[in-house]
Amino acid sequence: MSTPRSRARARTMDEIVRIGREHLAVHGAAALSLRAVARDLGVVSSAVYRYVSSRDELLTMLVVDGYNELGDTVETALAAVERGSGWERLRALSYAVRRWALAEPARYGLLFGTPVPGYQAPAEQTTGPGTRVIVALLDVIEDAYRVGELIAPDPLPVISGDLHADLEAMRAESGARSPDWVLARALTVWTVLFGAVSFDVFDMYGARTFTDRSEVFDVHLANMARILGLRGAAVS
Amino acid sequence: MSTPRSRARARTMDEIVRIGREHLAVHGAAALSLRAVARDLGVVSSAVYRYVSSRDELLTMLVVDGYNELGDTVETALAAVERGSGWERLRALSYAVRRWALAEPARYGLLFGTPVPGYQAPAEQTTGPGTRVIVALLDVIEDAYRVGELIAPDPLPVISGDLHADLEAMRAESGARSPDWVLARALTVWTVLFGAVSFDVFDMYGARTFTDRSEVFDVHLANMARILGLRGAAVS
DNA sequence: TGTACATCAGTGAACGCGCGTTCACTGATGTAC
DNA sequence: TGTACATCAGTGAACGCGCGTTCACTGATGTAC
Repeated sequence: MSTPRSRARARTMDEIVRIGREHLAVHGAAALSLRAVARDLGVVSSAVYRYVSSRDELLTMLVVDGYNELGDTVETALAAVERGSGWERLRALSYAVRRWALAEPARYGLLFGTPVPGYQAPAEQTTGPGTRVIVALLDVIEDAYRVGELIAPDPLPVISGDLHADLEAMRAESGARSPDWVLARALTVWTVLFGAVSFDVFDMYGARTFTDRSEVFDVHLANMARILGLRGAAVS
Repeated sequence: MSTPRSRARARTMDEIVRIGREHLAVHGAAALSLRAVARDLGVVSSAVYRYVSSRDELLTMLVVDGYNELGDTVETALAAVERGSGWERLRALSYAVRRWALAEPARYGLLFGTPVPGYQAPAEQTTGPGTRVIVALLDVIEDAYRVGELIAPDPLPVISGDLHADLEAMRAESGARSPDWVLARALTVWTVLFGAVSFDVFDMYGARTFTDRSEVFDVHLANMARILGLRGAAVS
């Protein structure tokens, strides 16, 4: 039931997350402080404890918030190329991740950078939202495999014991159906995607090595397609 | 000239770096504090200022120290397979990076993770040591190209304006000689290497998704070879 | 519809903590004559 | 070789800062009869 009080509470909750996001963006995750959030909220520091039970809980909220925003962004981008080729969908997904990360470097860092010292994200709350991108990526790759866009290696590589079992478990959990060689390639594509975005966001190329970093990203994209053996992609 | 005093000074300097390394490993870069280092050194906090002019200077020393240790590790590993094939050398280099990173996760994070808030590494001191790994990697790939181990794409991909100029500049600085398509592939290989290591060190696969992560790394390695078009590598 | 009580948001003071950095100082080590 | 002075390592107190969290409280809002 919605009373004025409960509506005010919901609004304040949102405010806290919004302010938290801003502080993250400006000062980084390690410097996120409840006192600073309280200041910006225009309230005494202890009042925040009516809404959030500790600094770690706020961090968790921000982690979930970040994963979900990234997940939404990626899913929206994919919806816009729903009937596109595997290459087009891979491209749309990858650029969506990159765009979000460059627009929100600190939040990207919270999700995919060095762990925040002394903070461990609680798996129950973050696992779901945290896997949305990889689930979407797997989906794109599986579809490409299903419609015959992936050129199989000859001979088929043998994936041995432990890893084979792990991939089997992944299939059981995610509903994936493609053979080991496809999933193995997907693993590396996933790594290239987040590796490339991290290089860009964390400025790991020297500051002035590349004039136009989206050209570099295009190179990575073309190479992702080569890893997959994806037909109809740019040459590289 | 070496007096007892100057020798004591050098020893204390080393101690400070050693203690700094330890604190980095245990508490992370953001939590590195001169007071804590002083405590472990068995000295009052202000005394550290005889050796180090600020917290940032200590961070810089640790960054340089880290790059150099990683560089040494990689070069030693490469020296052991000096006459090996491109594949063997790529493998040796990659595993050397991974081994060091897993043994020194916090130092790896300092070098390749989220930037430390409020700290900017001074380019003059860190650029040299910071490029040793990529220089070594380029060296391996260039040699492979030179001896004909790389299968060229057909048709050769066109690398346009800005990026072509950037690669030209890279060649001028590093003495590299291979064509654009080789350097473009090297870029992605570099990304896979550090992406894969970061995934592993920062625990970005779910905690229990993979039983044996070195098998996952082998998959990435095989795919690096596929990106390069490297003959004589494992199939993937 | 009005009253009595319960719930809850926000206050303000306090706790104990650790941090970076400065400063005037003591006493030991090094150097020039 | 011995003395006088300069250099330097380390001390201890202090500065001002921000942090997370607790607690007893006031006063407004919500609810049950």
